Amino acid sequence: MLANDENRAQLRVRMAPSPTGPLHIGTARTSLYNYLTARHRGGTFVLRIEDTDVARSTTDFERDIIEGLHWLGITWDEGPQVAGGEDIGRYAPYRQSQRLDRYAAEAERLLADGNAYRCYCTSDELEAVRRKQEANHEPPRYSGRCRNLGDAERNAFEAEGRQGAIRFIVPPETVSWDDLVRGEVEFDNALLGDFVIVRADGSPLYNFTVVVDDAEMQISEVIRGEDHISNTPKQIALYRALGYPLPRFGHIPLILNPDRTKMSKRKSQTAMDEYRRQGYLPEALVNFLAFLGWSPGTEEEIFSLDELAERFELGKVHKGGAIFDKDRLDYLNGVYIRSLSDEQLALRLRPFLPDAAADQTVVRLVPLLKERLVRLGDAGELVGFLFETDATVASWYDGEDLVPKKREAADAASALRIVRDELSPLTDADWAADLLESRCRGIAERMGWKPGDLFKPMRVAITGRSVSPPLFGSMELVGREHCLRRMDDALAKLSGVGVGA
RNA sequence: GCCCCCAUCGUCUAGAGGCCUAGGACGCCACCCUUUCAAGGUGGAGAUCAGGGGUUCGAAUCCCCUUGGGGGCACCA
Repeated sequence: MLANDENRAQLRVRMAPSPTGPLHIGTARTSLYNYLTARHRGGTFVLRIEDTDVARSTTDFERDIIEGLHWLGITWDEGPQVAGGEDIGRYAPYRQSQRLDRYAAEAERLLADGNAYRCYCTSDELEAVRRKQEANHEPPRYSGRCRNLGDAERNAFEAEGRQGAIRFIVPPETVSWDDLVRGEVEFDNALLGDFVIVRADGSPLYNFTVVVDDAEMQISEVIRGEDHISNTPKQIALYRALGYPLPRFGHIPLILNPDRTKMSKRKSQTAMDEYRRQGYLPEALVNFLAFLGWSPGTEEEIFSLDELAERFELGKVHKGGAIFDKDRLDYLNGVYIRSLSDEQLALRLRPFLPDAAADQTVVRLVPLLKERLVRLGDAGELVGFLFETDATVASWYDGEDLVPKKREAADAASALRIVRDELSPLTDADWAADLLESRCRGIAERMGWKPGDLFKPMRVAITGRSVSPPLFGSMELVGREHCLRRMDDALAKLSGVGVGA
């Protein structure tokens, strides 16, 4: 008794994703809130895989979910640590597909205690009743037709080959709970029909399995999405019938599409892995997700996972939903990218760059794009010119782009020629940003051009575009030989257009 | 249709009766810096706190109603 009370005093939270799809942004956020709550209060965080829907659950999805959570830096104290792997924790197994015997036993107990019964209605019959109820403006609920079946009728159905699902008898009473984020919530269970807890084929259903597992795993606070509010009264009734102590419930607001509907794959990018592949940093995602529905109450806004764990309080979570604002995520991602050291950034950039980028080059690249990277995945686009072959490069130029505003093509050509000729005697060793810049500024001055006007044709010649990383740093990385050749190509292009040279 | 929940700038939010002529951030617009683009700096537009009633000396903050929005109503989770 004492031991049990001590257990209950211990905070235990859990995340129970079902592997019927890749890790969803919303699942990640709910996981994060559970994780932060556990860490903040020194509790235990449990991961349980709800794979009772055999038809839709796969280990690939389980892997995506587990790896995605790990990638975010979220860890759990109990549960499978690896997809398909061993469980850690004293309430193992943590996959519902491996806990079927427990549900069967509890269902039997409910049946024996008269809290549940077998129902032989077909889905067509059920559907017909539901339609009628809707037409009569009544709440759609099971009629209770099979609740008081006599032995004869039951035998007749079974003889017919009908299997019979198990329905839980919902006591017609008002239930209420003190929600961790919303306060007092009330619901009249008389509005509910007896719901199915075990399918005719013997497989248990969600509302039943969560209760059995949360109770056995001693979960003290159930923190989940707002879309579960209407499941709570059903589950409370089940807790009572089963004689389990009630946990506390906390329903966090939903993450929304821009049109304020529940965030969906159809309208938003919901797969966590997509964000990883685009080059969002887990730190940025975590920071961003934490603030979707919560704030520390100050004006600080950059927080690491550990700092969040220090500050996070479920009681400060909002009740209203929050739109997933991509612009803000992008901003935060930039902040985190810029906060990385050059070495760290180079490391993270590696998988996003073409193979041609040797590790050496990546490190030298970083200073050029650090300030202009929104996502790591944008790096290739930004510095692609470094890895192009000169043959492709030639196709970049169209005479127009090479010419600065208010200048003639002939001017651009002669300017480029001067630059080319003055730079070509430099050795490879001299080919460094500082020297190149001072030389070119000197040329501009002698020509009476604004530096920017001279740099424009050079930029296009070297990088193939009028927007690029800093010119001289880029030239240094491209190297003397290729720079000279690209300027020659540009020159040819300019004359090819037939305007001077 | 039935039930439940929610409601501060376009967005994320601060705000727990007087500190609010409502603060910050993103986005947006200017200007500065500047070799382009970014980044950075400065400034600006942007919310009669959904509307209406109360309670109170005093309400964004408490209560009620209305409106609007969302979620749930499965032998899915």
